[in-house]
Amino acid sequence: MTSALDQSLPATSPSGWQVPGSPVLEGLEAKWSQHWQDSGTYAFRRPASRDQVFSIDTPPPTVSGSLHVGHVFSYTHTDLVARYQRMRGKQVFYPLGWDDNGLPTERRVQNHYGVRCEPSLPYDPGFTPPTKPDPKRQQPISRRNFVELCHELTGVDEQVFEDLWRRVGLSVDWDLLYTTISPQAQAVAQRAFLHNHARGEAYLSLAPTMWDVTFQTAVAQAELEAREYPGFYHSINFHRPDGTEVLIETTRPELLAACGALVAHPDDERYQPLFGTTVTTPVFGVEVPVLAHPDAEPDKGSGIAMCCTFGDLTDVTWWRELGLPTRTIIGRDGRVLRETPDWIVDTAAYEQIAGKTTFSAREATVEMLRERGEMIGEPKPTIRMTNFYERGDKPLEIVSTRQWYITNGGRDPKLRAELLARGEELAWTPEHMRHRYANWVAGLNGDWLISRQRFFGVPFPIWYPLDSDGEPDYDHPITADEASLPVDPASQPAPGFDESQRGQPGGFIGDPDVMDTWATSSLTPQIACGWQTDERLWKLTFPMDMAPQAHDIIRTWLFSRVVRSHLEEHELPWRRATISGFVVDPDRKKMSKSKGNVVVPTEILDKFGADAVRWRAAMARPGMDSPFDETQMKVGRRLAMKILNASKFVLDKHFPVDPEAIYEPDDLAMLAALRVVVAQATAAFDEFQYTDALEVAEKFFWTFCDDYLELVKERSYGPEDDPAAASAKAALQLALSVQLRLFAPFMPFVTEEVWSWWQSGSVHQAAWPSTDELPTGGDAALLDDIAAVLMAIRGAKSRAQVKMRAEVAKAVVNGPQNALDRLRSISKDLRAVGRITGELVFVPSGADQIDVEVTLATSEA
RNA sequence: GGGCGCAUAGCUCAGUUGGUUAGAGCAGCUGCCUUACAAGCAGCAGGCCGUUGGUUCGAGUCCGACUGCGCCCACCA
Repeated sequence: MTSALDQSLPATSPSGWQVPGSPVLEGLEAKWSQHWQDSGTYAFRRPASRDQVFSIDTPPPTVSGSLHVGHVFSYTHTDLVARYQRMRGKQVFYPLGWDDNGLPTERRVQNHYGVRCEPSLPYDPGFTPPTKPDPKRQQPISRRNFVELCHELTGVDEQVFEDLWRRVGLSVDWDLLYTTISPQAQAVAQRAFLHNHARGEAYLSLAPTMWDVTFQTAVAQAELEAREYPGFYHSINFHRPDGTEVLIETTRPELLAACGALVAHPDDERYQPLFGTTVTTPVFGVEVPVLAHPDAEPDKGSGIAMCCTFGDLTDVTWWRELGLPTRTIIGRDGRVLRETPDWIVDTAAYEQIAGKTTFSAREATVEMLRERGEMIGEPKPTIRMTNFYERGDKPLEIVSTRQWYITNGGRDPKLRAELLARGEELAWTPEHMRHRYANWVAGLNGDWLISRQRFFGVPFPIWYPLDSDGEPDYDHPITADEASLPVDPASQPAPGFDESQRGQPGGFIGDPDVMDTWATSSLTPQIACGWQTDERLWKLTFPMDMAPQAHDIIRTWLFSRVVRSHLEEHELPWRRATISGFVVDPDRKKMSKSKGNVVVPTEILDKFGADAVRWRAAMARPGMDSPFDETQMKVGRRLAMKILNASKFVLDKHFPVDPEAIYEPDDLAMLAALRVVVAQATAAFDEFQYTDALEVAEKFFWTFCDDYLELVKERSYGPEDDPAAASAKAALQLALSVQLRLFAPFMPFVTEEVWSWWQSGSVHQAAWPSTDELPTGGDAALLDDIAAVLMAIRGAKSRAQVKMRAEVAKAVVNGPQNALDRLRSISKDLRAVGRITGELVFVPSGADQIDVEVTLATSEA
């Protein structure tokens, strides 16, 4: 391992301080992240009471995805607060989890290994994945083999993620690491589900659900994404008994065979005569009623629509409210059912579409319509918005399936009102993000569908008894004993049954589904805080203090945790939600893999270093999107370098001096200004406004370097027994100590490095600076006076294009009397910094600003 | 269509409860090797504060309208 210390010979000062000859940033990350790990710097140590804890519900990253620079920013935002709270003396409960269960992992495994899960296959203990994965011809493997691959790949992915977070310098306690597929997390998810079930909040329902035909699973409202999708309007004729035609328009003619009615608006005079009569569908010859419903829009298409089970959510409404028959023709694989349904009259026509994909079925249906002259004109192209599963690439179908739901207020006004009230009760940073929550909750249109017809996830702790015919009794599910969790109903028999009774009449079957990953991650506070397993920890950490996340998951993760906690604990899971913005590309578009505008974090970390990247992250205020710009990273790196070099100056060749030695007016003035900075930074952090804390510290630091440090440089070089030199040294050391601690949350590596030169212990366990540490009695205004004088002298030299060391023959300082009095008291330092060899006079003027007439010693320019 | 946010220097952003001449960093320009730092330092220049009405002695700031941009939601006949 290389480190800054190894790269140059340390100079040992009279104090024993170890200041390197030429400090560098390279190597600090590896050195200190290892050191922190070895020393348990960020370990949570249980204190006596809740008020000594600051607990954070860190988002568990989806390990099957990739981390981009936006993640680095938002996780840094959390770490800034964590580090601040730790320095304020809190025991920071800062766990991190990996969200490794669920469909995203399965999808990654499928693509990575070129396999797919085929539950009917037997386990192959000697299975090895294909050497050359062919994503188009995925090899079918057993469920157990598939799950093994999921574990294998997430293990690899998680190591990559951990390495990145260590490199960024997150001060998480890695001993608290959890994963959402772990037995512990599964037990929590199953236990919480059983509680919901016992209270009637979790229920099984056979209903139309949004269905992804690629992944062959139901998906929840929160996972939907509306996208533009090209389609065609088709005008087709239905027929009244007397042969007259009724024209409808549809973008989904392939669903003609699933048509159960025509629907028009009750006030639509064109169709009022038809209400209560029947018409016959073209091609399939099915007699369907013409009905009225207020959701029909007279100006859409021909004003009368065919209602199919199911083309869209409006169809579901009509089907439910008009009591229409369920005429399903699309199967779970997205293909038209092979068996001809009993309502079809022209069975030969149905055979033309049976087994086809929706796309092929559409072509076949249109062809038949054409042949029979029932298509009017050509299909007209249109772009419509269609619901997709956010990770899928085919439009969702609506299929009637039996699924588990958890109540979330989507169908219960009372619960909805309670959950809206929770949103009001929660503190939000930034404040306006509470609207997004309220907006989402108010717009829910159904309960939370948590079951997925997938394999890598938490199984439902549920079995169903089989009757004497071997049919499952879904109305009387058998629940697992809480003491037995986690359970797998696929391999463990139901309580009171023997494994031999599985699938037998009078026996049982296990629930085949798994919970969606959000159903588990909605319980991260419960998983992390030891819910019902570690009561002491639970009391110390829950409700948590802070829930950080980016604004895109307010509707999912944030809301779902509120639901679970509200149902289980009747309180919020945390006191405050903090929301980070996105890193967007320079055109302010969201970064996404498909757009190819994603910035890989390791590249910028390599290029600028973690402290610089963190600095840039800290400059993005809560909730604010910020465009990615490499030039900004350079500024952070410059600050890190400056901290290194300024610290070297303060500590090099100097000996430690007690703060009692500080008496010079400019030393006291600088510290008085720093007092204000400390107060401001503290107030800002208390409000979670880390950017403001950084800005005041940074602004002061540059003034400290450019003005104060230059001003006292010469004096500080004085001999050990010179009180004036001692005053400067003590002030420099005190100011450095305070500033290193102000910067520690932002730049953990460089501040720790410098701290190690002259202090014992970690700066990250040091106390956050207090105004009490800084002497009173200084006049901060003097610092501004000094800046004005320096600016005038430097300006004169710059205009004359001479070096800054050029001597000044005469300087006349004009200004208000009180400022002149202050400046007179530090004449010696002023002469030194300005190289004033001749006269330095102070002349009171009426102006309230300081002005200096400068006469340079030589005038060769 | 509903909600939220944003609009200030070429770029990224500050601008407290309304109060002198609107600030910073980056980029640009002019200089300077200065014993912590040339990956540095000093200086200079750069603005109809989106448009438009109002409130006020006074508006970047408060109110209304408009325009543009972004995000979330809704939108499948």
